Amino acid sequence: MTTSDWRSRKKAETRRAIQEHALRLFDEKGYEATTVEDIAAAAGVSHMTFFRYFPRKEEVVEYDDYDPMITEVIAARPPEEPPLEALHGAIRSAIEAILPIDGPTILARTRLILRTPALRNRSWIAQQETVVVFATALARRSGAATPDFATTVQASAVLGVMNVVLTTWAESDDADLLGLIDDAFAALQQVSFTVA
Amino acid sequence: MTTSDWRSRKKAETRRAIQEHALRLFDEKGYEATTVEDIAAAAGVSHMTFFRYFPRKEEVVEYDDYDPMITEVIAARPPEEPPLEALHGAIRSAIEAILPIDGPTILARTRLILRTPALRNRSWIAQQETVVVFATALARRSGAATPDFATTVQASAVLGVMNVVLTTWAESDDADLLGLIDDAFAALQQVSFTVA
Amino acid sequence: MTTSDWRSRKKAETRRAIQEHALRLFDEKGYEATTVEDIAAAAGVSHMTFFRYFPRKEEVVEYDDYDPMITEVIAARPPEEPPLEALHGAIRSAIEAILPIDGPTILARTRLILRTPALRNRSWIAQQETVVVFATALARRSGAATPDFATTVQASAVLGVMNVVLTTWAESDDADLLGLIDDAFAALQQVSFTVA
Amino acid sequence: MTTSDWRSRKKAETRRAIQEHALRLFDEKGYEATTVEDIAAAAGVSHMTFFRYFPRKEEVVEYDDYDPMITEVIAARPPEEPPLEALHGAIRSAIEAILPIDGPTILARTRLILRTPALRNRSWIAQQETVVVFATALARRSGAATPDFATTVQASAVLGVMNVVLTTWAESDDADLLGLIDDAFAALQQVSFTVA
DNA sequence: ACTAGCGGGACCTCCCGTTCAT
DNA sequence: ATGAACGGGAGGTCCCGCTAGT
Repeated sequence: MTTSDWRSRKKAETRRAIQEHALRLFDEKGYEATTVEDIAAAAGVSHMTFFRYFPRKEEVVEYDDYDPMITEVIAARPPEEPPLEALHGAIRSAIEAILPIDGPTILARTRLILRTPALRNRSWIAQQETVVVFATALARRSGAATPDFATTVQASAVLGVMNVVLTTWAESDDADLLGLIDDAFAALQQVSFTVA
Repeated sequence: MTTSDWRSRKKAETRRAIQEHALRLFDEKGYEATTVEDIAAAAGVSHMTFFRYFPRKEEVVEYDDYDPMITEVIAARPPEEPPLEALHGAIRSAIEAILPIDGPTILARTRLILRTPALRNRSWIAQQETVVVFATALARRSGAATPDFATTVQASAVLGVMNVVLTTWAESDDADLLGLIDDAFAALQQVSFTVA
Repeated sequence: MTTSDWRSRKKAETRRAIQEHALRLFDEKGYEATTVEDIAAAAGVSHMTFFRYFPRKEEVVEYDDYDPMITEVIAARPPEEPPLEALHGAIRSAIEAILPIDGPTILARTRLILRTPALRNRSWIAQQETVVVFATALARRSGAATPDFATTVQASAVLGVMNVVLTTWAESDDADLLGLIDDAFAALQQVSFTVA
Repeated sequence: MTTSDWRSRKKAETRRAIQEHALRLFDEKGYEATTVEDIAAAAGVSHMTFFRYFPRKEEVVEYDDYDPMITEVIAARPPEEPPLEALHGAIRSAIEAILPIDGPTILARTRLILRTPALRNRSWIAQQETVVVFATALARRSGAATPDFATTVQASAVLGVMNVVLTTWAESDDADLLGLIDDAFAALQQVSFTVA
């Protein structure tokens, strides 16, 4: 039991160390100019260990472990809430919880992704995976095991919204992320009514 | 002048030949498994020539530029329509116009892109560009020169929706694209109200 | 003693489990595409344990040792038979005895070996060893303790013949192995006379 | 025309240089202990060039270009000769022609292969290819386009014989290769008659 | 303008061994 | 005795650019 704990803590630390050094180096020298060997050396491990944790170089940027949390938070929303409100609320609480700790990291990462063509690829994939996560969580809330077309459409729309939110946030110097989220969801709500 | 003509015709042909062989090979063996050398050999040129026409391997997969057309169609929607309806209508008409001619090509290409990680990169870029196009068109409709945050959010949400539509269409065997579009926009409209 | 028994039974089981999973995976994905890690995982052990049982990856593919039996059968042939006839008869009886029981296994394994470059290595070694076995048996039949050059040449030629026989058999769908053997030995006999 | 000549001569030289350095290094430090990088450096090329010429490290040992020659020599044998005699004569002339020039290289190579497990693998493959070459040449001699079962059997038997010849030659200090060939073919001829 | 050949340098994988903990 | 994590180090492949020839 303690073994497990100890081991997984150690692993999480190694993973984190690699990721941190990677992001720092990417920031300093650029993504393409930073080799896996550089990162491994900086993190004090071998390239083998790097690839054990991140099978492809790009994954070191993309990786986070927010999915289970967000799933939980969405599932916890009252079932009578309409999907938009549920997702809004869930994203809001999740970000609120994450921001104080991981805020700078996320900001740096978002900027890096926006700056680096090779990473936007994976970003898209990650986004598609998040669509599934969101849609599944929504489906669960209403008792279904797997998401249907409508649910997936809604989840994808919200991800589209969040895209703009994060991009805007990353490109500005001191925007208020929570405020942007609220504004964005308001804009989405208005899409069927007022003339933009 | 005639020389010039002859030259540029020759060039266009080479370009086309390379591109055709490339797409065929991507389709047969997958994008990553197809080397630049393979393509060049198939097209009967050296890899150098390949690079002359397409500076990077990814660029051989081109994305048809329907943007100007879409812009026009969006701008042509009656100004009192809410944005969602305008985009829905515009996309609908555009697709209706394109489908009979380019349908199979688009289907094939969409499938290839979905299957091929490396291509989704550019797809993402294209998508971000399309967000700007949509947002700008929406802004114009209401007299603004450049899109604001809310407009961009809405455009991005709609692109998210279209993502799901195209994916579903490409993955199914004989789905009705226009029907999917209508369903998807209906689902988006419902996002603020009903429980999924 | 009982402890010892239990231990060795356990060990034999582990060994068997590793070997079975290895062969299954080789068959499914090919030898090179199957990593030691894959096999170990499938057998529910670590790769360390794998290496404890099979010091090198190749050794997991074992070649059943029919050698003593063949030796006996060759020795049992009447001494006045010329070598070719003796080997033919011996191989024939041996195969006849083995086929009903091990036939499918041998067929599967032969196909695997033919399909799998890395395995042909050991196949070759086995073959060289079999040459020695054949040659020694032939030598014994004529009273010599060790084979001479001529005997070795003859044994090797016969093995070359058997190579083609097994290959042809493994590549066909329902060839008659005994018939192929007879045909092959007939062809060898004709080599000095008729024009192919 | 001269271009072609010049280029292919250059290529042949590079290939030869790589192969020579490889064999020398293998001899000095052993096959496994010699890296591709070592060889490339010794030959004054990059590892890329090495792999362009020899897709796998092992192939640098195996490669020779005797096949076309041997094909020709076999085809040139009088058609009324029985296959064994034809192959015997052809191999004899071929070796006679090659020996004074490439003798030491072949000897070194054969010894290396016998000494090095990883190489015996490829050797088997090469042998199977040579079987096809021999069989095809035999078939041509009698007017057939592709070899049949009997022809293949005969070719494979002869290769089995040559195996023993080369092994014996390589393991002895000063054996007479041509004499061994004659003895071996005599032994093969006797296989159906006398008691070994 | 086009080609053949070659190289730099990175990515990623694998084998097999080691170390430390159980 | 067994397992998890890690590393050394090589193999093999690719992209893309450069040079020298035609």
